[in-house]
Amino acid sequence: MFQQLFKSIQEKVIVTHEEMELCKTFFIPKKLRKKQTLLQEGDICIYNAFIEKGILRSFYIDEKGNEHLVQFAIEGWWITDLSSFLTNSNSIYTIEALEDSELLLLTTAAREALMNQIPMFERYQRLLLQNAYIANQARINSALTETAEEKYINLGNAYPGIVKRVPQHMIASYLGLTPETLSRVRKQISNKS
Amino acid sequence: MFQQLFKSIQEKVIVTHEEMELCKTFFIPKKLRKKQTLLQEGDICIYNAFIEKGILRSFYIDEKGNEHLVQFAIEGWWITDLSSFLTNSNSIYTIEALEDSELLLLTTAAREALMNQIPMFERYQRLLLQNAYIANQARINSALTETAEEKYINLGNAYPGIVKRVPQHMIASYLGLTPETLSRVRKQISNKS
DNA sequence: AAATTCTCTTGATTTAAATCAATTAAAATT
DNA sequence: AATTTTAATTGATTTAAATCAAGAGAATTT
Repeated sequence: MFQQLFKSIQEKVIVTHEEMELCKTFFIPKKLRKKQTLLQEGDICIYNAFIEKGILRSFYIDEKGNEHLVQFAIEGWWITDLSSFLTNSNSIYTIEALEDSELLLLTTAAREALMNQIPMFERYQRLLLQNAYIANQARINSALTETAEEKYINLGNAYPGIVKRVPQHMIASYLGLTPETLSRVRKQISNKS
Repeated sequence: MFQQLFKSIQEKVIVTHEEMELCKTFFIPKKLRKKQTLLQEGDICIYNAFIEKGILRSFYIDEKGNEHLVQFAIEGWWITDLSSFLTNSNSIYTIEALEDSELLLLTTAAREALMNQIPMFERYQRLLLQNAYIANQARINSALTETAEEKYINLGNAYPGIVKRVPQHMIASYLGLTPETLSRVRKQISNKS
């Protein structure tokens, strides 16, 4: 159950065997079936979720009723609504499993306690955030400057696993494109080669 | 010289007077005149800069020669190329002062040492990153889903200080718009009221 | 103060992507 | 297996923003 999490931690910081065992006690294992949700829009996000197995997405519905895909997350990644989680505010996002998934959940309190008891866990969290920050910066640049075709090709290169695993209209939504546009972009690409 | 920095730290974590004094010794004060750069594209970003006074921007030039504004930063904010800073890679960004500015610089080594000697500084850094992550998430949503007019109005509401202080074509670049489009958007808004 | 450079505005035209609409294809449910 | 639902494709049309082009207004520099 904890393989992916331990791997993720050990890639970033050095922790003792005892710390790892202690660490386990803070997490709540949880299985989600496809289409089940971890967080409903309007609720307060009380969990930081690590994905041992499966794939999830977070999304929101705007005033006009359009759905916007905010994040995908697969094995070895974390997912939450950080804003809601940290400030106890009502989330505008829904977090949903796209396949049957196995999660390890960390409540706000458990996360705080873990960071206080194992300083290396705070470092681990900071390093994760640094990487997420860099990835988001790249996504901003992509969203502001690239054409539809460039966005799709670059996403495929950066995260081939996700593009293959997820319905096409969700990829379109993640890139800020309509499903029709993405369909045409894909056709154009395949005609070129 | 350290007023803004101390204010920023004390807003986020609790530190002793001694820790604050120790903290000072890790920073290198630096003044930049308008148009001078802290980082040149192609160089390795060796500083994490805190802004005591002034305003800076980071930007890059794409293959087609177009300039893209990545970030603004004013008093009380940090600026760096995190990717270059953390991985010692060559930066694609240039960081430049838009007004005469006063900075406090932290090298990679000084930052590591500071985090090891004052654990609350690591927490401070993590909290900064959390906020930056949330802000970037909002910027992604804006870039992917909002019209030019919405982008401009929302930026003005979120950061009135920046919109007033900076040339209009830089705001346009930050929002991923051409200067012509922003000019027309502003005209439309003023015609409405 | 004059000259130069930089910044913003306005108009005409083009273009990439969205929208609207219909059909086919695939997946899920009964 | 048949039916229903969901997803993807294709075509016609519209639209928001980009591009091209020129001129006006500010701000720096000499």
